[in-house]
Amino acid sequence: MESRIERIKKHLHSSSYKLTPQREATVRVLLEHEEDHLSAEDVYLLVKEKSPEIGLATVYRTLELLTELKIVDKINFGDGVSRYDLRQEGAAHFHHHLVCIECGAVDEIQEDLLEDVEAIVEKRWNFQIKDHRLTFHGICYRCQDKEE
Amino acid sequence: MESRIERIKKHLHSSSYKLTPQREATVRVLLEHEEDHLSAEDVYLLVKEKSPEIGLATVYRTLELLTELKIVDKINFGDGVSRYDLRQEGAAHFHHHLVCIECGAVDEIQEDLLEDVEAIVEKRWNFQIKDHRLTFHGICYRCQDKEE
DNA sequence: TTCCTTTTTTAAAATGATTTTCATTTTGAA
DNA sequence: TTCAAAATGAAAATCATTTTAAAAAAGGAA
Ligand SMILES: [Mn+2]
Ligand SMILES: [Mn+2]
Ligand SMILES: [Zn+2]
Ligand SMILES: [Zn+2]
Repeated sequence: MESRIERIKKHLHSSSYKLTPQREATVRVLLEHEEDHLSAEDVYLLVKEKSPEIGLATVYRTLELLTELKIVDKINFGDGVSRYDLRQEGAAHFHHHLVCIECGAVDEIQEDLLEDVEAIVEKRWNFQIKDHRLTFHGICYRCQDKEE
Repeated sequence: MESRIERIKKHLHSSSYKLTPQREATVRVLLEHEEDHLSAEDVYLLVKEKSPEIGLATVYRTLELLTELKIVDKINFGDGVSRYDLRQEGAAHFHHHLVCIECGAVDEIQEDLLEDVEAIVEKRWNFQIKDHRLTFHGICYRCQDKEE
């Protein structure tokens, strides 16, 4: 955890940004909720618990900065808010998501799975892929069990 | 074109909705811009050219209705507005997109390409896939030619 | 240290997309 | 033709996000 913060600090410095107390508090919240898909407001409320003086605009600015540095990925599941997801350290691409249309749960797929598809797209559409967003909408294992 | 409208009309009727003049005007604009990715405001301005009395709220309501009936797909490319994309008639899944990070162009991939990936996801994650969203971010063929 | 410039933060106001409200109009079945 | 339900338009409301402006913090140079 601490070493992860250290590396993020260096990452910021290498782009001449500072790891201010507010930024650190925000990053800690993200690290403590790796599995979640928090909105800016969600992050704000969590950061506020330990650093009550922080402002919402600062959280927005920090999330924007972390997105720019590819420390987090910004994603939109169609519910009107952007959500922020810590990127696995060293991951070349964003991971995938399973959104359940019954219960709203969001599960993650860390495996790449797209290597072949990307090879085809790069070749056939002559498109140089830098990143991707892949989300499946359907019924999660939990909701399937509930079905009659 | 006319037959496509007829089928959409039947589709609405089968869910006991009417194809009002405003809805028809909206659908026509979408049909005339199949390749584009129009925002609600874009649609509104285009509909207004032929039906100046229409209201923006009606366009929003119509797009929501068409989305619910899976006649259009709502998509978000991260620029703060939702965009609406006519679904290919009879298509089981939404098509894919190539977003150029240089010029902003959005190109389409109509081929499925995900059959194998979906088979793996259904089996390994026990997730019953109903639809998907796949977008690649990268450099389009036009911008590659322009490089250095 | 002290001074100075730059960066960052905060709270409040502004913005912009989307939704809701409500009075009015249109629709289609009886 | 009549009438209840559905749909519309204009305006207001809502909500996420961004901008503004003044104050605070950071950190390098003297
Ligand atoms: Mn995730
Ligand atoms: Mn498209
Ligand atoms: Zn579920
Ligand atoms: Zn391009």
